[in-house]
Amino acid sequence: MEIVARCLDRALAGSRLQDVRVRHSGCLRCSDRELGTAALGKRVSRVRRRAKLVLLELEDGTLLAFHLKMTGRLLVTRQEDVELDKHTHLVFSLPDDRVFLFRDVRKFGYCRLFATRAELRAWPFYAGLGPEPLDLDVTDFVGLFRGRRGRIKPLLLDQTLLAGIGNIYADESLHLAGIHPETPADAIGYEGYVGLHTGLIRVLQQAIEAGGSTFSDFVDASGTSGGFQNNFLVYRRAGQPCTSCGGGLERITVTGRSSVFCPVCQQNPRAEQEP
DNA sequence: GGGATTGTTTAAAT
DNA sequence: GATTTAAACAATCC
Repeated sequence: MEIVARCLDRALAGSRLQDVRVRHSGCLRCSDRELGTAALGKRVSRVRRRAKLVLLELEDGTLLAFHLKMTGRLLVTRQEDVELDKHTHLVFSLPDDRVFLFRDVRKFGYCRLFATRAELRAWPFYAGLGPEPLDLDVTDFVGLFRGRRGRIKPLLLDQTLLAGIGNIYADESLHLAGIHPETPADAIGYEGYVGLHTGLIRVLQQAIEAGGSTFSDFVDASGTSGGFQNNFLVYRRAGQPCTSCGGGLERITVTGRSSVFCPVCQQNPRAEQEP
């Protein structure tokens, strides 16, 4: 999402939204008319990211919040290059014969409209988001997990605790830190959290430098794939050798989420207690 | 046609 | 009430 937002900011900042075609209103959390009235004729002042949301800020303070979920894409392209398939749900016309598209094969994604920043902040989901991982120092990071008894993997994915971490970066950071995904949060010592904090920041920064992670759908606003999938240590690598020890990576399900880890490098303290 | 896919919400359990 | 876990949901692909 960071890559999408940066790329969109370059492409859209200063451009006026001239027209919009709503081809699938189900992706809107407002009426077609409301979107048109609120957005058309206004310039995009900037595009930024918060958690996994891409936020389009218009010149008068109006905001469009996009959640892309699994397969959503936001693209800016030339009018003549547009192929209007059945998955293209929103089409904004821009100056210079360009268009801004929202496309989503599985229709899990959505676009939500806010008149002001205060209205955005009043949205329960937004209000409940935890801090951005890259903004936290080690002390604050450790503090998040103090007194928690749940397993570490679902806690990492909990957007109200820590914002913006998905399945990829949860698994990758746990591997870098040598922590089993089912380890209870209160069984991880201070050094463990230092390693997890370091690993998480490293994996996020490297993924951003590589232009994001593409294994099926992800592309940035210009349609370019990411490169970080070539650096995956565990994600989607079940059965393949661990890059550290050479052993086979295993896949388990933790609270309904697929989790890949190395049983040698990431041992579960709970399992060790068995006789 | 069942299972996998993901992020989030809701409900139930502790 | 807070925390944790399970289940449900969205739609599509293989």
